[in-house]
Parts: sequence; C-alpha cells; structure tokens
Amino acid sequence: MKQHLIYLFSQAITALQQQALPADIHPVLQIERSKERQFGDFTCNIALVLAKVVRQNPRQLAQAIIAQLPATDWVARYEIAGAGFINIFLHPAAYHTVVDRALDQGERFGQSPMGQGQSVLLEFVSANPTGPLHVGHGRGAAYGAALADLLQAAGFKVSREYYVNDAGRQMDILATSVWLRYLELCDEKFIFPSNGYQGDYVWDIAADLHREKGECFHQPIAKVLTGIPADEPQGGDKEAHIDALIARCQTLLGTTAYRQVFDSALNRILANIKADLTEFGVVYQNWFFERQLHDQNLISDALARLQQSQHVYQKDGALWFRSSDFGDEKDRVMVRENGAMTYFAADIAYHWYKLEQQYDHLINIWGADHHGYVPRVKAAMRVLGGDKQKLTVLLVQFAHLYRGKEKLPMSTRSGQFVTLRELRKEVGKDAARFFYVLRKSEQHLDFDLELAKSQSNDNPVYYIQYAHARICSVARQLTEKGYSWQRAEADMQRLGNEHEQLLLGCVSRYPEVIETAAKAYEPHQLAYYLRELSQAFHAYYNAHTFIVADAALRNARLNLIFAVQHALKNGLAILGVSAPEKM
RNA sequence: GCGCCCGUGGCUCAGUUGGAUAGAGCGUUGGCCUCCGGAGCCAAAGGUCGUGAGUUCGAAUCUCGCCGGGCGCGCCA
Repeated sequence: MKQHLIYLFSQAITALQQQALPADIHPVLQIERSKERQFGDFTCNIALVLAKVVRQNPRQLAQAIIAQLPATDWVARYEIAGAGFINIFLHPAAYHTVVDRALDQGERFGQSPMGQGQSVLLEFVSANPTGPLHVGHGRGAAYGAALADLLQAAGFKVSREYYVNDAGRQMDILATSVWLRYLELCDEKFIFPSNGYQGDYVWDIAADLHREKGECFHQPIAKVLTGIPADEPQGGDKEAHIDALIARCQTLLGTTAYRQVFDSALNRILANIKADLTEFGVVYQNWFFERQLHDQNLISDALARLQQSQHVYQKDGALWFRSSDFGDEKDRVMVRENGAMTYFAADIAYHWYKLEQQYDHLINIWGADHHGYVPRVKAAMRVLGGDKQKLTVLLVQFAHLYRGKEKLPMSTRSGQFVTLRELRKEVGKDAARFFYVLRKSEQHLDFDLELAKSQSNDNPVYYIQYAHARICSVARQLTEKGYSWQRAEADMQRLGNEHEQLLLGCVSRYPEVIETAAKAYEPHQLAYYLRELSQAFHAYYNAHTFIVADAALRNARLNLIFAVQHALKNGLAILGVSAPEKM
C-alpha cells in the first residue's frame, strides 16, 4: 500500500524535474501514516524537504507535485495542510484489497520480498557451557530467535548458529570442579576452591559420574593438594590456586580420564542448554564448537594470514594485533607469553571461518558488557579481507534481576542465579518470550520476578492471545448458528463504521511493520503493533455483532476479522508465542 | 580519567531515523453484558520529554556542555 504511494510520488517528482526543478537532487521520499484522522490516511513531507533545497514556497511546491501525480483508483483526494504537508485520503477500496491479500496469503501474509533472499548468519546466546542458562541469557535467546524469524519474514534467508566455547580455561575450571565434587562423593574432605563452580548442578554431574564409573577417578586428597598454593580465603591467590588444581587434575588423571570427566560435564550441560532452548521455542541450524577451531588448526591458519599484514607484531614474548590502527583503544594480545591462545585469537579464527561461508550478512548478538570487544573483532575482520559493513554486532543489555526490592546476584560461578527453566515454569513460555521482546534490546531492564509472577495473569501477551481465541470462537459460533463463511458473498462497501475503519487501517499496516521492524532489528515494534491490533479488535468486538442475519454484511465482517486473525497468528509466531484457539 | 549505552506521567516502557495537539500498559477514580467468551470495552485524572544552550519553517529525536545511572577499559572468558 505504502509502496504504491511512494511509486506515485516518485513519478511526480521525476516529471517535475523535467520542468521546474533541478534534476540533480535526489530527495528521499518519506510517506508516513497520518497520526490523526483529519490528516488523512498517509502524509508526505516531500514539499517541505524540497522547499529547503530549491528555496521555494512549500505550499506552492506541494500544489505543483499534486498536479503531477498519476491517477489511481486508491486515492480519493489530496490535501495540502500546515506548512506544506500533502495529506493523502485513500478510497475505502484500497483497504479492501489488503483484506483480500490477507485471506489469499494466509500464513504468508506479511511476508516481504525486501531481503531479496540475501543470506544472514545470526549468532546468538552462545553462553559458555559451564552451567545452565539463566534469565540473562533468556533475553538474548528471545531477542535472537524473534529477530531471526522477523528477518526471515522480511525475505532474508537466515541461519541460526550457537558458538560453543568448549575449549577455554573456564571449561577446565568446570571439569576440575566436577572432579573435586566427585572426590567428595568418594568421602574425601577438603575446602572447595573459591573460584570453582559452586552450583548444585556440578554435584549432579559428579554424582552421575560416580554412579556410572564408580571410583575409577578416585585419588587421595593428600596427593591432590600437595604443593598447591593457598586459596584466597586462606590468604593466597584464587586464580593461582585454581590453575594449580587444574594442572594437578590433568596430571593425576592423565589425558584420557581427564577428557572423560571434561566431556561428561560438557555433554550434560550442553544437552541441558539445548533442551532449555528447544522448550523455549529457540532452534538452531548449527552448533559450532570452538574445539573444532583447535582441532583443524583454524586458529593458527587465521593468525598466519593475519601475520601477512602489517598489523601484527611481537612484544614481551607475546604476539600482538595492532587493532589501534583501526580505531581500537589499544593493541590486543593473540598469543600469550606462555604460548596459550587468547579468547580473542579463537574469535578471530571463528569470524574468519564465518567470512569464508560467503554469507551476505553476519549478525552477532552479544551481551552489552562485551561492547568494548567490538572494535577489535571488526578490525581483525577487515584485515582478513572482510567487508566492513558485513558484520553487525547487536548488543543486548543485561536484565537486572530483582525479587521485590532485593537485587539478586547473577553469577554462574557462585551458582546463585535464576535459571531460564525456572522462569519458564513460573511465568510460562509464551509470557516469558513476549516479556523479553517487549523491550528495546539496548534498553536497560529491571526484571522484578515477584512482579512478573504476580502479573502473569494480566500479562499483555494474554490480551493478544485472547483476541485470537475470540476470533476462533466466533468461527465456532458461526457453525453452531447454522451459518458458514462465504467470502465471496461479502459486500466490503458495507464496512464503514469507525471501528471498522480503524481496524482496516491496522491490518493494512502489518506488512509495513514487518519491514520496518526487520530493517531496524527491532522485534519490539511488532509486539507493540500486535497489542494495538488486538486493542482495535476488542473495541470492535464490543461495539458490534459480527454474526448478523444480513449475509453481505456478515461476510464482510468475517472477512475483516479473519484477516485480523492471520496478522495476529503470523505476528505471534514470529515472536515465538502460540496463538491458542481456546483459552 | 577515557570510551559506549541510557534518562519520557506514580511504576514499566513506546515514540515509524527531524514533523502537526508527546502515546500505551500497570496502578488510581467512575461507568458498561438478557447480546458472537468480562483474560474484554468506555471515560477521567496524571508531563518544564534530566538540565542549559545551539542548528531550522519545526527538536523527545541532531550537535556541544553539565547532572544522574549502567557497562567496559587484563598476556580473563
């Protein structure tokens, strides 16, 4: 609908450029929905924009533009208002075509060719497999999944990927934590390291290990602790303490046994994460393992390639990347003095790998605490030959969690956190998914659990689902009353009251909302729209009866509400929320 | 200290990339089913858009300075 109007105006401008206007200007045509009924259906500010450039009276310019607009069935009339706005009043038939389109297209209603089939690799969540997903990850999951579906609806080909950090030091700490808990199950007594993973799930993994493998990983605690530097609470350094324990664990168990302990932790937690995400309605096309980068020498390959540039140097025994050449605050280490790769080195390799996949766009969704990390990764990608524009990093602010007034600590290490699973069980998948995307992603979010729980019954998601269920209910009533829906018998001209006009306008906006929201990477726009659409429907429902004796009117109203139903159902699906037929 | 994000009714947040009289939800107050589902509808009250300047026909939106909050500034991940 909007596209058609933009086309008309561009024709008019082109025509004018052959007469009065200079040909070398390229104004951006902006046609927007009018805020108020008195200003028509759409409004265009092009005369104001042009007036500035060519120094002419905007109202006269508007008059000239209108004179050049091609004739169309859709527009009833144009009006010049205010400083020089052109208000567009549509013919009702223009809206009726949208209802037809919705009914014809069904579950494809709202899909747009905008993306032209361009491919997008969207990486999101990618939480370290060192513990269960918590409510902080939930926001990234809900946002990423909704964005993926949104982009898909807007004509992009989306591949969803989870990057599994299964090779870093944190994983060694986890494996060692599991082993120490296992030793406790073997009746060894000692103080658990302050920097170890303390969550109950570590006990569970250790218990499984003990049940399945018996005491085969058992080592006397004296042998484990001999020569280990003191932990922080005992006046030592917690990092040195845990690192020494990791090394001891590896030597005492040997490569194979260590791997077994390590993998038991990794596999169990990963399975847990996958199950959580699946039940949260989040699916991935690919799980990429960091270990793959090491096993296939992709990191050294990437570093070698980077070294061919002039942006890599040796200093203090370490290998540095001169990211400051590309606007980063300082240079970054890739290989440490002790020969170990940094996390950054692995990330360079991973992003190089992604570049090689020849996607049109790469999108990463990261926690906002990683924002300082963006310049160095982009810098590396430029050196590796990537297009600067290719990578987009979207930052999701962390959700600060409250239980009433009390702020809850959120630390995977200390084991104190509310899991995504707990949240889902308390407020439900639909409400949780919707609640997360109702906020703009870069907006800080105070998430009060008490509030979320207590309000779960009048959560806005039910309002929208209720609208959908009501429409389904109308369909059931229809047959109970001995009618059937006859789409072709409708006389759409009969839809004229205020509620119907409003609702027609709302439905016609749905395809535009998909495009605008996708373009801005903002699923929350869709969430707000769905609430607006539901509001217009509920008002209509309360004001008028649909199942009336007059067949032409009845079917016209049914056509309208079934069009609404498609918009609701399709929109909810994108947000990962179900559209129930009964509630 | 430097960098990034943010500041909009009592609370939680929108505001279509600079447009016309700044909008919702929750909460508060008052109304509405003999009728397709009351998880609904209608109405009222509530605002110096943190603050001071600047840019222009026009600013919640763009620029700069302050105030306040969050995050980041490791050979951690």
